[in-house]
Amino acid sequence: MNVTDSERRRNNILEAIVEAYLETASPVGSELVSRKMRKQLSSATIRNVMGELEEAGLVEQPHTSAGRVPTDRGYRLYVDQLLEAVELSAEELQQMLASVHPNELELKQLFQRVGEVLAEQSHQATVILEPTVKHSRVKQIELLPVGVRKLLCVLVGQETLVVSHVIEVEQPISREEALSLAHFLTSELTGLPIQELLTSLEGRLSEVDASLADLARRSLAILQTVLATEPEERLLLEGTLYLVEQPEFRKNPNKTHQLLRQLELRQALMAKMREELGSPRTCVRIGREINIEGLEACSYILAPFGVRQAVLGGIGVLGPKRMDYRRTRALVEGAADLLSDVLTQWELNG
Amino acid sequence: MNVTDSERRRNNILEAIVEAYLETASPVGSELVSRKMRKQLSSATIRNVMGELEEAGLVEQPHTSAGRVPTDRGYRLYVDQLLEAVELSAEELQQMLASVHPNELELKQLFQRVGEVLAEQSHQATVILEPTVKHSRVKQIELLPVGVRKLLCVLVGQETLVVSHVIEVEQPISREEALSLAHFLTSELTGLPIQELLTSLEGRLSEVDASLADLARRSLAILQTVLATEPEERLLLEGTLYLVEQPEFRKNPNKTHQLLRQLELRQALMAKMREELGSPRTCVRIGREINIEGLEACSYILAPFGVRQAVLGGIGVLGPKRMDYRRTRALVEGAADLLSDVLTQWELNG
DNA sequence: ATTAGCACTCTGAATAACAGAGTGCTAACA
DNA sequence: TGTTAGCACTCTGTTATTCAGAGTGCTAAT
Repeated sequence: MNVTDSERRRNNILEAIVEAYLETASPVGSELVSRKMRKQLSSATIRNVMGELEEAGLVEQPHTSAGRVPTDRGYRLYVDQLLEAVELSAEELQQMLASVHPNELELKQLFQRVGEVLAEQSHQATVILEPTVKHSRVKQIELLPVGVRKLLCVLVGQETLVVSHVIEVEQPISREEALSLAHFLTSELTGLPIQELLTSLEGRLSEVDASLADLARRSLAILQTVLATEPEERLLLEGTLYLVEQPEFRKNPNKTHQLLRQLELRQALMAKMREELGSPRTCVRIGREINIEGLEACSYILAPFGVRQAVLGGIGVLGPKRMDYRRTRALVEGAADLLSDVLTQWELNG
Repeated sequence: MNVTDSERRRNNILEAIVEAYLETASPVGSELVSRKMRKQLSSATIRNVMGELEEAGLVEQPHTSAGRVPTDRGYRLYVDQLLEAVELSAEELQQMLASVHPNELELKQLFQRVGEVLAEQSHQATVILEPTVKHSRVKQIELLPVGVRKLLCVLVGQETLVVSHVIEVEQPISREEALSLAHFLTSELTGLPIQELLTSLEGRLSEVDASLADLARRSLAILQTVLATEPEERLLLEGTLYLVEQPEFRKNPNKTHQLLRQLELRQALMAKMREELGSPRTCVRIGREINIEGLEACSYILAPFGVRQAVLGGIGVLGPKRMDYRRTRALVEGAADLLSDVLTQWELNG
């Protein structure tokens, strides 16, 4: 038996172990694997190979004389090398599509609905990294007085993402004044990356006519407030309940609490995921790879969505390490495609 | 010993039982109560009275020969008759105030911050029923094109609550057209209750000049979409984690899941709470009184906030029945007052 | 009316016994 | 040399048993 053959066999057995474990959630023994492989090999042989797998750090035993459980590295190999891509079933696709009524939907509600459906289909938690206007470029800026000293500020990005905030200004401001400030801002800043607006505007302050100096100063103050009000990033979470109900958490309140704490804080998870979106591919992170305390027992699958080349946000599923990677990945990618389509449509209409 | 005396004694003992139970979370025995009352009465006497209390349905035993636990009716009597009002300590008030930076704050963020602080102070979950523009009257309506067929619709209520939504319209619309539609809507509808806008506008359609009929029709369509997009009501939730970590849930995953399910659905809780806000007083609901499956082990304290006479929303704490009602009530009312103040200020500036 | 004393009850923790599942090793086999 | 049957061994999770502790209700004394 040559090297490749023996390697292939090891992989088959690892695959069987992983898949059995995904189903049963309890350590899998040699007998079960043997049956799963239609007795091509006896349980004794399987045991030998399992020893090798353990040696290689791909599986482990919770204790002597228990079955094997895949390690993070085991899952990793399974995902990278043993998992062929599958398409979403027609029915699942249908379900997903049914969740969208694009014409009467606020973008945020769209995300929420798709998130809910994805959570329900996968029976796991959904995370959505919302597109934020801060990663976009200025297309339009509007200012509307909605009270003596209150100003509604609207910032439209190039993908027609819109945010609006009500802020308080020091001086009462008239409709006309507001209009001219907005005009000034729009004409000065169109096309610039929103994250760098403040520095851009400050740079221009010096070049500007003396007659406009006051205008510029006031605009700057307003913009500053708006950008401070708008959060850097937003993470939507749906279906945490599914996650908590998984057997790995049912019995272990401490684990559950740690998990919930992380989900409530969000910060760490958000940063991590934004980072992942740097690459425009679906990514899978398993257990410790996530490198967040409290999520050791979890994996996530995250896919970016956007318009044309630009990645605007990401949608993913957070579940127990013991998740159905094949199906979940298909679901996540389906959802991401759906969102990309809607956003593209949205932009065309904008 | 006359009737009043014996009644007073019973109440004292009930109070001692409740307070001991709040501290220890385990059934309280006669000996402990006797000690709590500085041995004014022996444990044997306490036992007799406890028998009466049980007879009266105010306390119960988890099993023969365990201590007593207050029933819902026991808590109710305790809250209604034995609980004097207390003020917030200076320090707590300070903490609360520190959570607010009113000048640079979006209203929603304000609620969130106050909610977080309240959750942290009380070590329980906070619920906030957000003010919704739907319960207000029209002050101003604005329409701004933010794309060929996209319209930003701004609805300002009398308390200067603002909502804005982006909707898609069938026909491309110019800035001037949008302006005139908005003008038309504002002039027609100012002062009307927003919830009844559609009927009002429909009523007026008939009275309007033929020359304006098209204007009116288009406005109506837009308004319809906006009102459909804006949700009836919103419930903010903070600090569920605190709640889940309480001893009554720690050991009981099923209870925990039921609880989390209710909190995820929100619907039932929201309806119930909106109902409570009919009366402009702080309200306390205990266990079964809430009448929502999954919240039997919880109580909530809810206080309305608003501007002048008008109740705009409510803030409350949801915790285990075994909560410190005295302190929690003070905290909740403190938070509600704080919000009322900020909103009043907000309105004055608007 | 109150209380000391006591027999009784129930829980929760600790311990032991045990079936079940799975392993690693050895020796036989193809 | 790779595979397999067989077996002794190990570890877990469950069930049964015991036992101390806490608390009660009742009775009789104060």
